[in-house]
Order: sequence, then structure tokens, then C-alpha cells
Amino acid sequence: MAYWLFKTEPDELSIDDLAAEPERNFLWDGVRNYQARNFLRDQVQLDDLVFIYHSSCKPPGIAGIASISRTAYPDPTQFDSSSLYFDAKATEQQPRWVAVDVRYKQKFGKLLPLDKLKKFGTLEQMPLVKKGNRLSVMPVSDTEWQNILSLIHDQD
DNA sequence: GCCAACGTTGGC
DNA sequence: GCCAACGTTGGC
Repeated sequence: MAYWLFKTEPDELSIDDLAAEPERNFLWDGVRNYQARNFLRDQVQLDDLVFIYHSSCKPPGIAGIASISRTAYPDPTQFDSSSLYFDAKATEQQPRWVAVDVRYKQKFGKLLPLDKLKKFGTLEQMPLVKKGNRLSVMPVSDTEWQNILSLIHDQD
């Protein structure tokens, strides 16, 4: 079992949306970055745990946990010409992008803000806290996962 | 709204 | 295959 962090804009899909339908499998679509796609396609496994990170909001930070309920399959939005995520170069025979499904697991009492993550020295290797980082799907080591959980515990 | 950082595109 | 131009991300 592995750990991950997925970014989402809460206007699009938030931890509250997941929590509102805890039995539902949510399509995690719209990943359009090759490095992020390769993680989804090659490494994300069933029942892996995922920190849900809220980006482009105030304040950005980790809001809760989801689990992987379906491993990678072709992202349907790449074939949909009315979608923002449409990709004319993708075909059903040769899909370019993949999606996974996630399920709600937990919402933290308080969001763990990015500035706290940045202050915590042992997390400095995470792409998340590095300047200019744009990776929307990233692995989280066992140690990082435990350290972040303890930060959550401290502030709750 | 600004803009730094970064990924992608396309001409050569 | 280089690299300038461009578009996007995402914190501030």
C-alpha cells in the first residue's frame, strides 16, 4: 500500500463534496501532465491512501484523506469535445490520459495549511513545498505521511 | 490580479 | 534536437 497527494481546486471538487457522498466512487479526471499521469497509470494501487490538497484557494492546504477505489482507466473527458479536458489527439484506441476513482475516507477538523507544511523541516523534499511546483499527483513517503498526520493531530 | 516557474509546442 | 514563444499553474 502506498501514499499519495492529489491536488484539487475546491471549487471543482472538495473534501466536502467527497464527504457528502461517502459511498460514492468519484472520478478523478482532468490530469493533463505526463509525470502525474505516469504515477496514476503505473503506480497507484487499489486502496492506496491519498491526501486531498486544496489548491488555488485561501489558504491552500491538506483537507483530508481519500482512498483509491478504482485503478487507472482511460479518462473519459479526453474524448468529450465539450469538456475542458478534451484532447483531440487522444482516441479510444490510443488514449493519452488516465483517471482513477477515489472514495471519501476522512475530513480533518482543520485544514493543514501549506505554510505549516513549509515550516516543518522534514517535509522539504516533497515537491508540494518547493517553489514553482506544479505536480498535481505526487507520491508521499511513509515517513512524510506519518509526519503530516502528527501535524494534523497537533492542531486538532 | 500579478507574476515566477515550469511544461509544451512548433519553427528551424 | 534546440530553444524561443507561449500557455498554465498556483502561491501570494
